[in-house]
Amino acid sequence: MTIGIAGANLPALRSHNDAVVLDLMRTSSAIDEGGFSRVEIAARTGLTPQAVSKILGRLREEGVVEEAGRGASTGGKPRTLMRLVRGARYAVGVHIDRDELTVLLADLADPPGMPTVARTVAFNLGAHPEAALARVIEEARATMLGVEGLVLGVGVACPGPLDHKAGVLHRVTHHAEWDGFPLRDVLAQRLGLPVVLDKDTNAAVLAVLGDVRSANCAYLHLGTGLGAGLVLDGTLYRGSRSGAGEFGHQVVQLDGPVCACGSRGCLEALCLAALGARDVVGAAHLLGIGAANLLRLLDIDRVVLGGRAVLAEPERYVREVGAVLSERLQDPARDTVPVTLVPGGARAVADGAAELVLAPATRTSLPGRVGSSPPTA
Amino acid sequence: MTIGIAGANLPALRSHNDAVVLDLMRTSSAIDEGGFSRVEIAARTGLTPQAVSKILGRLREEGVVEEAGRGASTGGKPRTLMRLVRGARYAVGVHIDRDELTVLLADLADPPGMPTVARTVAFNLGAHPEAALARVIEEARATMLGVEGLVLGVGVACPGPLDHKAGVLHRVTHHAEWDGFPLRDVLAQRLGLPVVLDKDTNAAVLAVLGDVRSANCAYLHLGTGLGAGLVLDGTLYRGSRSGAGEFGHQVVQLDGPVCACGSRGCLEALCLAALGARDVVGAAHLLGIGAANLLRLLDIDRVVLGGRAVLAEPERYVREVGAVLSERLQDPARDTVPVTLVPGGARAVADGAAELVLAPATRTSLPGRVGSSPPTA
DNA sequence: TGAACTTTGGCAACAGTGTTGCTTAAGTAT
DNA sequence: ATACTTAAGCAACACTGTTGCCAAAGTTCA
Repeated sequence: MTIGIAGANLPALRSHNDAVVLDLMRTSSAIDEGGFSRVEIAARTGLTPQAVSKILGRLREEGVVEEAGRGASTGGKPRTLMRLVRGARYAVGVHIDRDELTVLLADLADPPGMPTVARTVAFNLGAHPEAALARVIEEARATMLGVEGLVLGVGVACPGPLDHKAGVLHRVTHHAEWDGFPLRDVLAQRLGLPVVLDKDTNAAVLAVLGDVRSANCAYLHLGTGLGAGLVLDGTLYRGSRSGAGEFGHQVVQLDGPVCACGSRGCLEALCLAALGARDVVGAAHLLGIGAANLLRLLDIDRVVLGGRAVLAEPERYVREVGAVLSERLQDPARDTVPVTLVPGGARAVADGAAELVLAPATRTSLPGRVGSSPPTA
Repeated sequence: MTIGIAGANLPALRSHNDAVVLDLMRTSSAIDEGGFSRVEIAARTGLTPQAVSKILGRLREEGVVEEAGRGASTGGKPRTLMRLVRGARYAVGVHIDRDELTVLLADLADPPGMPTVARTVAFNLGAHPEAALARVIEEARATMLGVEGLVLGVGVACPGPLDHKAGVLHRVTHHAEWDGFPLRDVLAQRLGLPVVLDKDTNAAVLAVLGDVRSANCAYLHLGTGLGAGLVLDGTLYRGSRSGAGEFGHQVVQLDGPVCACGSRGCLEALCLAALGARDVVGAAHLLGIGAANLLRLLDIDRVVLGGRAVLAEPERYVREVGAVLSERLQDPARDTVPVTLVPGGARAVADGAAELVLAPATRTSLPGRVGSSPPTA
């Protein structure tokens, strides 16, 4: 049993460095057009050029990277450029929503959130688990058609609450059989692939993170509810019981109306009430106040908005939230925190679901902990 | 320039594993009374027993660990126990407050927060920097007397705001010369030792973390102001500009009184108003509501209270905050979040300041967790 | 009492990592 | 042409944790 911080060995060191190089190539833009040179990779990772050569040699043998011509000379021999091979490795992203199912295939060679074929079909999460499950598996299999052997895993994003570590759903719907349903392991077994399960807001913030690298970033989702996905110190933050991100149930009005959660004056309740009165500006203003609270507490450097309510009138929300933040957080030393829309709109969650698989593979994690592996790997 | 996640090499691997073992021995309690066996360390770190032998051999040569007898047999040869050597390495913890200066010497062999000689003297942070600085140096030198060569570094905790990365103070006091003062580098040069600078609340939460290992922990400080120190995923969270922890300026009453920060109805303003009216229960209740907001957002598993106001009536605060949390966060799946007092009381910040030095030394730092499976088919 | 078993932990050989020193390749500058 | 500069690979290397083996030091049981 490994408790606390784990020791590392040579294979771990190698995987880590491989992942560091892959991550750089996938999420950063190269200086030279068309690819990364060994010299550039070395400078940006702290690895020696020779080490980079060896790592790229390994990755080339695996078919993940390839040569991509030469760069301009900087006074001597021009650099040999390398790039990720398209079609070498994939991940499947699945967004299970209450009334929709979106499935897409993401190429490891593409930067996160790259346009791909995404298929959205009607869906009923309230249905019997077995029927819904069959639907998910059918769509996932169809998406993987022809590249089955190259798929690293399947990322699944659902409305919460759920348990990321155990891969189990909690009260997603009123259907009793869904409560405690081991969705991750069941899917892993039936698909024969590693599966990662997470909340939709967490997936969305990963999609954002791929778009713009930011160490501390919050995704605020205003739809049927109000939730958040948090990236802190460059990593998705889930909290002790996968429960982080309950942004909507912060009290902002001590004597406000009683909320279903038991508190009074929850931000979500006030926001939804404003929306019910078609007061978009009011809702956006409230969202801004909640965002200000969050920024004060966590010193975030980027806020991203999404969710059906936001996407219905995106400019208004961005403007109003930005206004509240710059009014309330004026600090000469502190740059204004940019407020943007979630890239890819409604598809962001499925993009991020694929990132649940790709980001650990190119960043860091423990062997076999990337999700639940199917029996006999 | 190393951007993003850094690559690692063999020396990094070694110091990581050394640190993993030191951290375990310093912060965990051993199964066998009196020390840690190689077998136990191996099991808890994931390292092989032979690797642990080599690591302990290195640490023994450096004089940091020593043999400590044998444990009971578990059916065969009894285990040889090892322990940290007292008096081998130290760190100095400095707590600079507005009217007090506390300095102590922490032994690497002691668990964090262990009673040590701590010296508290009157101090005036509002004075001229040079005079204050001389006072700090004088006290630090006196504390290190006789063990100078064994001190790993000096941790300095101040009231915020400040810049941890740059080691620079910001507006700690009205004295203009303090603003932007490079306290860390000046102290490092004059003392000839590495210096780490951080906010007092951050130091306090480190002291807590040493006492009880908790992955996600919040320290709430109610004194002249209201702030928080956050440990998230086992690491001190500072935010993008060392600004995280502004817990007091969350809006909890949209139409509340205007606060100096520009918002209305800040928790801090309401709390201090309650205290001004000698309404301790009211202040504690408000603190509880703020804590509930924080727990909802971050899914923390431990709340620790401190600060002069809390320490004046500790039981009341613990009881009232605990009551609010269990009332508002009742969730059958979620255990009750324990609310406790900061260990060591007023000395906690100085203890934590020493931890600013010791924790990185024993918890370094292969970037992120290591060992992912690279995308091999 | 003694033989068999179990567990610990060191030694030696090993596999595999990134590093270093040097050589070769392929440009630019003079 | 010639000299210089930069890139990238090869070979030897230093050092990591791993593996196989064995001695030491207990317990268990006939």
